[in-house]
Amino acid sequence: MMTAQGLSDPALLQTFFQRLERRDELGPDERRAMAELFRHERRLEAGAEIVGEGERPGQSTLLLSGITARAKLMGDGERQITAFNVPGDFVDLHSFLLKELDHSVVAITPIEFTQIAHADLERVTERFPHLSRMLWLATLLDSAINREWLVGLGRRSALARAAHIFCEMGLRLNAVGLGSPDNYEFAVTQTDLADAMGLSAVHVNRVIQDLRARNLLVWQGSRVSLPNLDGIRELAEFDDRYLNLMKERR
Amino acid sequence: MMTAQGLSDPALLQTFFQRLERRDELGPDERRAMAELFRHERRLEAGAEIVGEGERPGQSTLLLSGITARAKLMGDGERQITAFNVPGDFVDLHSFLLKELDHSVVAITPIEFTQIAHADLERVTERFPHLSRMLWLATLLDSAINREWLVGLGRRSALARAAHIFCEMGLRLNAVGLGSPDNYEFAVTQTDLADAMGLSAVHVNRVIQDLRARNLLVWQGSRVSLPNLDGIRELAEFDDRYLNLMKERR
DNA sequence: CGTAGACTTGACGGCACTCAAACAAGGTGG
DNA sequence: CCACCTTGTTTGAGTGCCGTCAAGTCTACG
Repeated sequence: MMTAQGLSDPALLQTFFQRLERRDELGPDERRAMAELFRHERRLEAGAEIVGEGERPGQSTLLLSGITARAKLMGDGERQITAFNVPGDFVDLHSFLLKELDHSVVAITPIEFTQIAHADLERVTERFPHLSRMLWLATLLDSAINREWLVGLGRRSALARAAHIFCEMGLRLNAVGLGSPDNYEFAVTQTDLADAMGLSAVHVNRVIQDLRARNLLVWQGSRVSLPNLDGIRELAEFDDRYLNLMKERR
Repeated sequence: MMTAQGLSDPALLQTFFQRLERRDELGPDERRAMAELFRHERRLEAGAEIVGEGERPGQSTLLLSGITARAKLMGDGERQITAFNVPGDFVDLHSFLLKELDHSVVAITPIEFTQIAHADLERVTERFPHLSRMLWLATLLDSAINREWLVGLGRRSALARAAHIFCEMGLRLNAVGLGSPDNYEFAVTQTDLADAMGLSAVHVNRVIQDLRARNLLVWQGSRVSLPNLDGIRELAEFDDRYLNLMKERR
């Protein structure tokens, strides 16, 4: 009986299952097998490091609430964020097979998370081939986003790049039942955004103001809203197909 | 008996198995199961498109020789290359679970390749959990490289970015038995490189000349050699850990 | 020998950077 | 309850990396 070690409330996994089932149905046995393996939820304040670069975690971390980021540090102290994670995302599922993490994962906001041992994940892959493919899929969804960010960094102007991120986060949060595509919680600082967009904080600030002036963005406190969704998507050349929001047999 | 449909020579899969076994041992049964499923090899000339954006391929393509690239096109015709593939790489293994491709794959040089049906891959994942994890791993290796490119585009100067790519390709080719880290075949044009690095072709040319002037790069015809490997690595802040070249139990 | 594609060079312009300072807001302690 | 500090945002001035445009050169190949 896992009452003491497991999650206090299975409903905490809702975003996780929603993320997967948005792409393909899970069987009740698959859901149960997964749910049993998660440990008790834990919390961390904003700025805390969940896993450090070079570590070899023995478990993977599922984000339950808040926002985290994958970050790499340069020699001169500059930082590049390679991904934002939202609730329902595994922040380091790849460490299950990669073993050593090549980047750190930090809490951008206060977060809640739960973990699952790699040994347990291995057992899942031995017994549940379809569930195993769905976990694989979860990492593939991440890399599709990575590719899109690469395009943004390589070929989009700062303005379009910013617009693109706001479009993306709306859809990703909405896909796990948090907010709507044009209105959502996003408690990151402009400095965090700068590290994600490969820009200076100063320039991000100017770009944000430009988006505001064009009536494409309202962003006060931690609430983002996009008053003209078509407009901002056009500016960003945003095409949501890379997010793979269709249900398919996988 | 698969003689007619299968590969003419199993030795063609050497780079593929070498890529995987560099990271973990495969069993003879796993090797055999995989090898049987590949179709007869085919060729394509430089510039040809292997899979197009938006397609839903029913098979995945394994590169046997040559170089390919994953490319996304922007509205104005600009191109961003998000990855180079070398022999032994699956160029679109992710389409097995993602179903629809969000980018195209093009031959940069003349290539040979072979394919495996998604239905066969699914059977592999049902019967061979460890092999299945190794295929998953193959896609994770790709995304680790993606993350490193993101860092390059976001935070590295054009010079360091170029240096980094030359370091990376040497190690990747060497890892599948082609060339050495400081001397290898790399038949891409400066325009291709520009699309990969998010720069203009003109500026790439200037950066290449800069590397030459510093005695860090010799690149004539299709042969790259790096006369001062330590020097170019230092300039690039190159750390090979992201390539996951260690053998581990996975 | 002519042509196409790749590479190279120069002039000029702009997007985004750095440096520096001011402003806003929330939290803390005296 | 207010002074003070910290963190985040905003603004301005000056700079530089890299882009564009436009030629010109080199090489492979038919």
